[in-house]
Amino acid sequence: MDLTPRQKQILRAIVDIYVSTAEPVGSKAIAALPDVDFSSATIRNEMADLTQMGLLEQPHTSAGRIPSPAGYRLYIDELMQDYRLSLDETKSLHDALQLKSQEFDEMMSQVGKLVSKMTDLPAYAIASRQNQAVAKHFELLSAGSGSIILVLMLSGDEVKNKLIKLPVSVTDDDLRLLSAVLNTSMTDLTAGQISAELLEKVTRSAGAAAPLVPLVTEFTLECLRQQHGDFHLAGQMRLLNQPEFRDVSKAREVIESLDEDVLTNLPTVLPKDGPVQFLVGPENVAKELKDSSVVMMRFDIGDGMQGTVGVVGPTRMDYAKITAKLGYFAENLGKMFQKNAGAAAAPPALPDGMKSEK
Amino acid sequence: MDLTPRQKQILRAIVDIYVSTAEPVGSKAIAALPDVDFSSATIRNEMADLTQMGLLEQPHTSAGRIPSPAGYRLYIDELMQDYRLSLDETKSLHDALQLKSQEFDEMMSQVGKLVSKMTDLPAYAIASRQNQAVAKHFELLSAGSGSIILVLMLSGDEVKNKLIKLPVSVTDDDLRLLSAVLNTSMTDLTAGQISAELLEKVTRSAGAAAPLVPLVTEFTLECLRQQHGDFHLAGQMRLLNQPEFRDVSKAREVIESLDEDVLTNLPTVLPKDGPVQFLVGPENVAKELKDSSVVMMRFDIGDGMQGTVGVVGPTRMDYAKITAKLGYFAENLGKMFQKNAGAAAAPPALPDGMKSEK
DNA sequence: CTTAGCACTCCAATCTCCTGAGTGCTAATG
DNA sequence: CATTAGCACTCAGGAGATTGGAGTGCTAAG
Repeated sequence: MDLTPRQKQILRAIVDIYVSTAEPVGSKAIAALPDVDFSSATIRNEMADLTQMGLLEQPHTSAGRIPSPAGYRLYIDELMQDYRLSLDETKSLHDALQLKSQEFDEMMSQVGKLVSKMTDLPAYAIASRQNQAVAKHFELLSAGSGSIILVLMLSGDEVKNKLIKLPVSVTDDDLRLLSAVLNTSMTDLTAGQISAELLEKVTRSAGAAAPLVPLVTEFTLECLRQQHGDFHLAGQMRLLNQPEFRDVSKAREVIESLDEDVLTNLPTVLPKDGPVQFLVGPENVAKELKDSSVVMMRFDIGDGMQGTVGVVGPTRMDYAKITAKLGYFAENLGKMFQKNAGAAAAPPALPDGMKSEK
Repeated sequence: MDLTPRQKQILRAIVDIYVSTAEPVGSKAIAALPDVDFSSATIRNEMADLTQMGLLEQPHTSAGRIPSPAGYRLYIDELMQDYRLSLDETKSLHDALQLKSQEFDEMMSQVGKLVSKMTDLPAYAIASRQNQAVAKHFELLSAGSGSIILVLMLSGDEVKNKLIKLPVSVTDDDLRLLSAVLNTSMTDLTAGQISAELLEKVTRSAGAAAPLVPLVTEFTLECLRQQHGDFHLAGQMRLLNQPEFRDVSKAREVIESLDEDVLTNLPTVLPKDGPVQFLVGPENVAKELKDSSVVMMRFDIGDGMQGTVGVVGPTRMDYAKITAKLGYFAENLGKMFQKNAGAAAAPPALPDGMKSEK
């Protein structure tokens, strides 16, 4: 079912116009385009064919045509023309990209808000580890009054800490022993490699500090297993700007489905052949999103971390423009994170341990 | 302008009915109530008086009455009857209150979501320090490859950490010196008490580690100044369940105004005479909220921290029920936080080699 | 003071009508 | 034989017009 060049031209025109007007596109509107030199009647014939092929739909007999999901897909894969960001747009993207925070999660959250703002659609951002995390170093600090602080350094310059109230009283020597045991036995192992036997062995070697072991190891395992960083969702209500969601109940359905479960489980399904990827309408697994599209983008953060940013909107979205904008982010976000993370030489931008916890 | 008992009864009835139906209340509806034994004509007269006094409003001549903001205020202050939570409600509140996480911010976020879910309205949660924070202890750990980790223990059992890439190479001895200097000079001081002179003195005493000082102190000050924990907002879209926001543009206006700035600045205006407090319609400072009400509740977290949870909705909300539910949270959240914070002491780990549950 | 009764008001729901955009088909054209 | 002009037909959506009913305010009687 290959399309003739003219059919492609028409399909592309219909998507382009529909995306910007949100109104079904009629044959006349296309005939009026500058580079179209065939009549509206011809276009009507072609549109009938395209409808036949399932690439277009007709809301009702006397209305124009709108692209079907298959039409969008074809458009994205073959027809879409690169959108060149204007100078203004590039500038505003550039300016916005000056992330303020140096805290990692905070930065991801800002990225989500940013993308949402720049696309005027809901957006999400999430960081995930590319590799299994391992512990690099354990440190036990006494914090007075029967409690200690466990500082856990992970691969990829992550640092976690936890305040532990002591179940039994232990001496400084006990702590030193435990610390040594942990650092010899538990480092450089992934969560999967830490066996019950190993834990038992550690407990046996820990002497008087043995009661502490489960507290420490449980927290450690929790940290190692945590594959994803916090999930950040921003600008849900921007969906209301879209005419297809003028009906509140539809908007609610979609907005409510935008949670961590749905969105983190989406990406993995995809082939990986570019920084920007698309899920159009029914291609989405979640049925609440069957009339919506997701455009997502991955970028490299360094330190074995990978970021994912996505945008959710009606199937009728400006794929070309969004692709261009996400592409810009894809190129520059990595640098941004590196810069903030490695900037010890430049005073204001301090390096960063990951989370601070209480 | 004291009301007669009958007027009070009528006003209360109007609020109660309007809250549940969202329709203007007519004289007949009130006359039909079981404990009303005067006629609709009488009620009409009284309603005319109440309207005169500014406690009721009339959307148009031939419609029933709805409470004015002043009417709501009077209702809240004097007329509202305690709503007794049903057994089912209590149970579901109780069940929901089993916070999973032991991470502090995570818990606050859960509380926000919880309150939002239980009231079917947008909710926010935020923790703030009751007292100025001070540093209790500094610890510098070398993290290999030209970087160190600063572990900062604050008052109230807070612990923060930060990975610092070294701008110059320093020896272990240098670090020990710096650590000692910090622990003698910079502990037990609020952000305000840390003067430029003090910082200079510390730098001078730090020897070879001097270039590190600004990195450390800047982070420290940042931590000390931070008065509020993260701001958590949940369930914005629940606003769309309310009939007054069936019009998307109104909903957008309100939802968009629900940000940290607006909501953290709200509470401070209030008198403090109970755990649950109200801001009705125009009592809100922000003009976007002039047709909305905020109900908020503070609770004690311990460790010198205080939590605030609030709910945002149309002025027509079920103040009595929300008050009851927030009241329940107010009573029990404190305990909840204590329990989780001290969890290390209690359940999973028992002294004798008892294997902890997984 | 209370209430029955009545005239009056006005929203909102329903219906009808009409317009205009858009289609599909046919027949003419190069 | 692809293209196009022309035409009859369809249909969504907006503008009035109509109506029903809920609710009020006032008056006069109990």
